[in-house]
Amino acid sequence: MRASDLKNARIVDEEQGRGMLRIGEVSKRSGVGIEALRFYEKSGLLDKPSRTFSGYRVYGPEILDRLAFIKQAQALGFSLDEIRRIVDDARRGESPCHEVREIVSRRLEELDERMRELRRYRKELAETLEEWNKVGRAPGHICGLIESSHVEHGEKKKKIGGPGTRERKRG
Amino acid sequence: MRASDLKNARIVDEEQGRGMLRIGEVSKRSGVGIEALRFYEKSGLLDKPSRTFSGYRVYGPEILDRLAFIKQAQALGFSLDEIRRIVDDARRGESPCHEVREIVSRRLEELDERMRELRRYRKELAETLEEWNKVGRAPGHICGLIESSHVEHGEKKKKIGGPGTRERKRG
DNA sequence: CTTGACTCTGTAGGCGAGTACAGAGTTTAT
DNA sequence: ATAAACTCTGTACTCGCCTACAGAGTCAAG
Repeated sequence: MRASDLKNARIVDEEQGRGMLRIGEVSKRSGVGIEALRFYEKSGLLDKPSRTFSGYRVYGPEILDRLAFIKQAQALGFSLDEIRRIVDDARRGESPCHEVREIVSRRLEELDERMRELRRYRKELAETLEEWNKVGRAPGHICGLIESSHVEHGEKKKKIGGPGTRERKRG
Repeated sequence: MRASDLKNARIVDEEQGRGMLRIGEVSKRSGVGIEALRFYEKSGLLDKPSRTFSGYRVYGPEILDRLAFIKQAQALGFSLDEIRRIVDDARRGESPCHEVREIVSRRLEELDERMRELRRYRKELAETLEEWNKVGRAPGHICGLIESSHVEHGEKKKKIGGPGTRERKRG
């Protein structure tokens, strides 16, 4: 983007004015990568910021609150898509909390199911390991340890989000 | 692949002989999709099967055991890559159980950590929801429900596999 | 002989949440 | 004046585990 291309964008060039930040600074202060910031903007999670005459993004300090909100919601297990819906509601003046409540209660149920699964799984794994320690090696032709386990396979499982499900490089 | 291309592949055409199966039949009996079977083969998880003169894959009945093994291992939380390493060991005549044991104990530790996280998370989520039910709506400018939560954000988290982490279409 | 079911190869797509360039223009410091 | 650091756009790539498709060849039944 060149200065001459800017026709309808709100143009601001008062970086020195009232705590206006460029993208690198926002990234440093928020801990969200530059590319991620642009990605968030593209996916409608962040408002389009104003620009300098030369096309650089310029953010007001409130962006940091918004990003903190996003990270908080992520930490609570919301997907970016869900967060976008919430933010959209808020932009339209509707309280998003109805939506939030639904998502949260749904996630609670999923979470309980997931934890039940994990407990079963952990038990199975530990028992199998212990059994194998006692018996020596079981007579299976690849690995008795696995072959003798009784975990059911072949069920349809649902993916359930939550903290720790994602991998984050920055933070 | 055409019949004329077959030079070094073991060629067998006795489908009627001793329970030889073509890929569709294997898929039906094992519950593993055809495309997945070819994918497994390409990634070295399955031996290259013999072929008919016209190039069709022909499997012996032991493929079903192998696939059951793979599904079992998946259900125990092993990645295809880990399973491949195990199967490779077995092919080289080494007992893979050492490797398996290592993977399993590592996964147990990860699992415990993951469950601790989930418990914290669940507690936080439930408390936040309940609090919000009592208070009505908190005075946050997007959603007090999220803003008032105390889940820490911005930590690096590790992805930990396990049953339910994957999504499977066929069973 | 033709229809339909099956199989082959190779390539592309899809999820989620970004990351990593390339190639150009801009700002800041020396 | 020039180099370093920053930013822009757009596109492609990552990871794991497949799924989908195109276009061609094969096989069994009617």
